[in-house]
Formats: sequence, structure tokens, C-alpha cells
Amino acid sequence: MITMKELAKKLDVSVSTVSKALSDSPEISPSTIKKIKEIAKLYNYKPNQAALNLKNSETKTIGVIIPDILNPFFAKVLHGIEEEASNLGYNIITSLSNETQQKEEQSIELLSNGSVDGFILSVAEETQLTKNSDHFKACLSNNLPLVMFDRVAEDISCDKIIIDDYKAAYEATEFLISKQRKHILLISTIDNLSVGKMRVKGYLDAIKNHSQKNHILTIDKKEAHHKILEYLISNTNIDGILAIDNSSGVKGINIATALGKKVPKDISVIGFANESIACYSIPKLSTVNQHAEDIGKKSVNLMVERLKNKDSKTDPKTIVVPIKIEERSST
Amino acid sequence: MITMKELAKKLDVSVSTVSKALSDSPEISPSTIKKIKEIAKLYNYKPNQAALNLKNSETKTIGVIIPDILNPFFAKVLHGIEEEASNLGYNIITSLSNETQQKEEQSIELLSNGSVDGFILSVAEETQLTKNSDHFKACLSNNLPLVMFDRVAEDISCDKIIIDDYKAAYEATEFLISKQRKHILLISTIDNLSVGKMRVKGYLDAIKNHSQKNHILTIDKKEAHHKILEYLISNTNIDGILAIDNSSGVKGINIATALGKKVPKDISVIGFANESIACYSIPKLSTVNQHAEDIGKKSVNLMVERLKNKDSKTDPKTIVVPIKIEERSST
DNA sequence: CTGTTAGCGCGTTCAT
DNA sequence: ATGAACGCGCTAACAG
Repeated sequence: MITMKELAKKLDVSVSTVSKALSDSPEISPSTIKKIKEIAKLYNYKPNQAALNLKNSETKTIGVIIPDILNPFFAKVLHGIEEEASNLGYNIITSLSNETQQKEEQSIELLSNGSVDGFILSVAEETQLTKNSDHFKACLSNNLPLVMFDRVAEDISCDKIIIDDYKAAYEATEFLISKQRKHILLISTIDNLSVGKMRVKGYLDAIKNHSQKNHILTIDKKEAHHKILEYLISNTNIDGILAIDNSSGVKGINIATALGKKVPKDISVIGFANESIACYSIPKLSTVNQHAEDIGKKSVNLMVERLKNKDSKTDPKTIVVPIKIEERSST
Repeated sequence: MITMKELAKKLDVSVSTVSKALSDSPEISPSTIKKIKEIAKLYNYKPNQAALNLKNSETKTIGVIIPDILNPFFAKVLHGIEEEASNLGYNIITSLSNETQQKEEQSIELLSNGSVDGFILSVAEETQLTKNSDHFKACLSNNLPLVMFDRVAEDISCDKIIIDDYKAAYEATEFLISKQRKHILLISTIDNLSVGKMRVKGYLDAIKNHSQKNHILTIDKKEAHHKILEYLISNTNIDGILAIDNSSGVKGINIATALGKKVPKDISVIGFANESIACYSIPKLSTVNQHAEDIGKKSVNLMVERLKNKDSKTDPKTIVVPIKIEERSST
């Protein structure tokens, strides 16, 4: 990497002349500007990012902490974040918490040293259980802005992007009811998460308001197949499934089919997922589309806006992203 | 963020004393070391990363360019990369090429300014078609090490991590043959990729050596369902499927089942995928496990090793990661 | 044992 | 129109 100093020596001018020329300063004569720019291009000069970071005390880099990159929802959000950040001239440093609080804390700690200008994150499962948010507070008192998406910490005052999980589940349930379903089963592998709890609430209220009986199956992801199979065998009256995580819906269809049921004639299924998973069943799973990419993009927008107005202490915003029910042949 | 300068002023010592004290220099008396460390902890002092980057002209950051984060194989590799990098004290800046050459070039260009110490990447689909590798060359001539994994550029001399795609497909085919399969269909959505071509070769040779007839279905991912269905309807003799991408195997099972075939009695299926996708069919798909996390970890190891010996020009290595056939109930 | 100086690469005064 | 000097935060060489 060639430096200004070296360019200056080659042309026998001063470093500051080079600096000014490269930024088209009116102080420098057009001819020398041309000369300097030519040699800069020739040697493929690029301003050293580390030096700029130090000088400007900003890095144009956002720290992103993702709980689980194998979850297609988070993968999509990351995609949205990366795209928008790239468009706005920001880089992202990605950390994966793997749902542990320890890694989440460590990531924040390690990057809170001038490596990033702020954090975009979704709270790790473990952190949602312990409800410990000291590391988030440390972040803010460190003057590093925070944007939380999807899974947020209630007691932290920062920008947030969420979907209306209650409403989403309520509407999805009503959607099944509108299909004349009388025994709708809710399947959840995420009952320990804030979003999971809200979805269950939405389901229960919809069920209640339509005077139906609720059926809830709470399971661990690893034993999903086994438990769903068992449940559907013992409860043959189930004619609708609302899967509030992203994988149980497809499994539900496949298991129901294996049991000889016709989907959607005998049983309707809808899940919180997206096309990339919905296509792994026949018929394709209907979904509550959470617009993951959008969530990512909006997170970056919030972050960049806040970085621009670092001094002016505007109030934290919470943006609720609308969901959309995408009907496919499973309902 | 408090600086050394400020700490120094508080204790009325010089900045270099603070610096030395914090690194336990024997030049400083134990008592002042203690004093300085205490106040440093009190004010939560952290060395400014930008300053260190500038001083050491290294960032302890690796640029990672992933073609498609929704592909679980790449998601897993990223997981491995992140984990190993984190263990070794490195951060990663992640870019997504979305399979385009333009974004791949842009990412390299943007980060080749002291933002990262090197790149770990898998070549974008488009780049594999155009065979243009000027941006990779620029990288190397810029003295930024390159590690390519899975999809590599043949004409670039750098460290590489691959699986033996030829052998993997050959063995997977023989595995099906050992199950008495006589009409094995190869399904591919990645015939334009180097890895896809090698897998087809492996399949063809295995088929030939066992005097069977080959059946190849090359399709676009978007129309996979439709085309596979069509093919299986017109070719009822197919009794085995080798899916060389990560999604067609599950689809194959589901479609065969929908057509009334018993898996694996009537038809055996094996795919290049992993547990996270294999579980979306009944029975679960058997897979050629590519040890994605391992590939990620090894990539980081290669990179870090090369960064350590920047001066000594050791020859580029190509590491071949062994694959493993994981039989599940679909074969 | 502690302090002064210099320099990493850059942009921004302030002089000339 | 050009150059010299300074500082961002840190470490290392050199003085005392």
C-alpha cells in the first residue's frame, strides 16, 4: 500500500499538497492536481483506513451480533443488513452469539474499543432467560448506539425493530378459522423467547374470541418430528396447525401427509417461515412472512441516522414492521 | 473512551509510563504499575483499536466473502470461520457477493485499504462463469493473502480448502449401487459451478465402471419441483437419486412419496446436504456431509498461519477435507 | 525507574 | 499556490 508520503517524494512536492490535491482543494493548481491524481492512480493509491479511523474517530463499521446464522430468518436479516450497509458505505463486523450470553457479552466487549461505531443485534436466547442486560447498558454509556431487532430487551432504551408478533399470530389463527378449521394446534419450539410468548398470546386470544378450544404443543427442536407425530396420532381431530417457529410447519405437513391425511383438505398448515423453507413440503407451506430483509435494512437505516446525529439526543424509536400472510396450497 | 493521555494526567505521570505499566514492563516500579492499573480499570480503559491498527499496520480482521448466506452450507462455513477467528483473536468483516462478480470485486476493492489483513472467500457463481480473476490477482499483488474454499479459481495460486468432489460423488454413487439400485438419477442445480462439474464426473465414472446407464437431470433451482416431478413421472424405472446440490434431495424424497413410491424401498435418495435440511423429508435424507464448519475453521487456520509468516514466502497449500456419507433412513 | 521524542498515515490549520 | 507543523492514540527507542 503506497502512502501519500511516498507519492509526495516521487513528485517532489509536500505531503499536504498531495492530500489537498486528492480532495480537489481549490488551493492547488489544476495542473498539479492532475499530475498528482495521475500518479496516484498509477500506483493504485488508497487512503489508509486505519489512519482515517484514528483521525475521524469513526470506523464506518457496524457490529452485528446474530444469535443463529443457520436460522433462515436471521440469515435473511443479515442479508438485508449487509446490503443496506454496503449501499450506505458501511462495513459490518459479524459476530455469532450462538444463543449464549457469554459470547454476546464477549463480542460487545471486544468490539467496544473503536472497532465499530455501533451495534445491531438480536438478543440471544440465554440472555432473554437471564434478563441480564448490563452489557447493553455498558454499550450505551460507552456512547455506542444500539439497534435491536426481533428479540429485544424491554428494559433497554434504544432503537428497536420488531414485528407485531401478537397481531401476526392472531391474524394467522383467524386465517385458519376462516378456512373452517375447528381444532387448531399451535406448535412452538420457541416458548422461552419473548416473540414466542407474544405469538402464543395472539393465538390464544383469537381462539377465545372465536369460542374455540386451544391446543398447544410445546417441544424441543431436536425431538420435533417424534413429538408432532405422536400428538397427531393421539389427537385425530386436529384440522389446522399454526407453527410459530420456522421449521415446525414444514415438518407438520410432511408428518400429516405420512399419516395419510390430505393437506389442506383434512388439515391446514401455516408457519412463521419463508419461501426458502416453505418449499420443502408438498404442498408448500403457507407462511407469515416477517419481511426479514426489510428488518435488516431498516435496522441499518436507524443506526446510520443515529450515527449522523450523534450529539442531538433524539428519543429512541421502535418501528413495527408489518407482516404478510402468504397463502400457498397448504391452507 | 478514555485515553492514556487522560489517565496520565490524572496521575501526573507521562503517557509512556502509563503505556509501559499497562503492559507490565519491568521498567516500571510495581507500585506505580498497581496504581496505574487500578485507575485504568476504574475508568474502564481500553486501548483504541484504530490507533493500534495504524501503529502495527495490521487489523486482526479477516475479510470474508460469501456467495449466498441462505445456502446452509455457506452459513455453516461462516459459523466455523467466525468461531475459529474469534478463538484466535480475529474479527471478521463479512461481505455477501450474492453470486455476482460485481459485488465480489467491489468488496475486495473496498476492503483492500487496510481494513482487513486478508480474505477468505468462495468464488461467486458469475465469476466462475466469466473466469475473470483480476481482482484476486490485485489482492495478492497488494500483499493481502487469499484463502479460497469450496469454489476456487484454478488460475490463482493461493491457499485453498476443498472437498474431493469427484471422489465424493463417486462414492455416493457406489453407495447407491451397493443398495442394488440399477437406475440412478443425478439431479443438479449447480452444473455451472466447478464443484458441480466434478461431482457429475464422479457420478459418471462410477456409473460407467459398474456398467450402468446414466440419467442426468439438470435444472434451475426455481423450477426444481416441477421438473423433478415431471421427470419421475416419465421415467418410472428410476430407483435411486443422487442430488449434488443441497436442496434437491429433500425435494426428491417428498415428490417420490407424493407419487406413491416408498422411500427407500422403491427409491433410494442421497444428497449433498446436512442435518439442517435433511430433516425436512420423511424419511430423512441421507447425505454426503461436507463438514462445512471444518472447512471454515481450516480456512481461518491457513489464513492466520500465513499472516504470521508474512515475509517467508511459503508455497500455497491446498487442503482436501474428507467427506463422510451419513446414511439415514432414505437409503 | 521515569520522561522525552519520534513516527505510524492522514487532514487541517497556519505560514509563506 | 505550496509547505511546515500539529494531533488523532499508541508504542518503542533513547535519555536521564
